[in-house]
Amino acid sequence: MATLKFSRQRESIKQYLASTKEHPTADMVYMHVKEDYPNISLGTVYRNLNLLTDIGEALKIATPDGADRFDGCVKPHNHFFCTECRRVLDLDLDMKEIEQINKAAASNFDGIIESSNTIFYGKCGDCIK
Amino acid sequence: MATLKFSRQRESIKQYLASTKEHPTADMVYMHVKEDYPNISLGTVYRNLNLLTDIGEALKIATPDGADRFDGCVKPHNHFFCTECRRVLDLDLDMKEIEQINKAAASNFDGIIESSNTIFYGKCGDCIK
DNA sequence: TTTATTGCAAATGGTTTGCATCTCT
DNA sequence: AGAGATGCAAACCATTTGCAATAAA
Repeated sequence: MATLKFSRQRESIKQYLASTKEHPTADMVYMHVKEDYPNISLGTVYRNLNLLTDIGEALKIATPDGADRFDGCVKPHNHFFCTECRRVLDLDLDMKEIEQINKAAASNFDGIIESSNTIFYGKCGDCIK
Repeated sequence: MATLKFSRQRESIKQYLASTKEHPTADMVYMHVKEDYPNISLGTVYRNLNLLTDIGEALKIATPDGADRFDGCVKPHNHFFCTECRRVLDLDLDMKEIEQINKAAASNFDGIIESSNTIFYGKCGDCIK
């Protein structure tokens, strides 16, 4: 199997993901990394985002808006999607709360809910007015 | 504004959505309705699914698989996505449990979580082996 | 030198849209 | 007749992929 080789582009992508909490789309990552590597292509960004996701160094988040969002923080946590401003926000709960939620959700359900990655929907503080 | 007008195709789509619990994709709806209306087009299916979603007679569910899933059951409930078999399942909780989950999720979060539509991830009973 | 990674462009898959025609009301 | 709905095809957008060139080991 592929032995990972260093790449400046991938490094830049990782660094950007680690520096932001805005859960950017692949295109946003592309735009940003382009500032340092003007020749980088969207394909490379996608390839690296998928690679990072596969090896567990990034999270891919599906939203109703079509474009996936990426998260460089892989510590277990859940997400919130604001149906008004379309932002993805982190829900910062401790493991006890996460487990409590999962237990309640799985009552009379035959299956295993992952420790995190749950996506809640609603309106964020900024959008409630 | 548009005054809704009857259409056999839309009726057939609604009926199919009401009859299934498998959260079909637009294409699956298309294939099915095609049996009764061989001339129906994918565009018409999409237009109607979006219309039904807009007027609150159907639910659109985003998944990591790209294609959206649709649900004819609009009573408040949450969903579960099996990361192995890729199915969307219903989580049948009563309002008390749903509210309890939302309350726990919203602790130290500034915003309002919708009563339902939360998507959990994990492995379903069939896939745990 | 070997193999992973890149840039580019073409291809894919899901969904939307313009338009002429048809169908409800 | 008038407004909405349809079928078809073209357009769109996000993402993937093939390939020759490049860079890391």
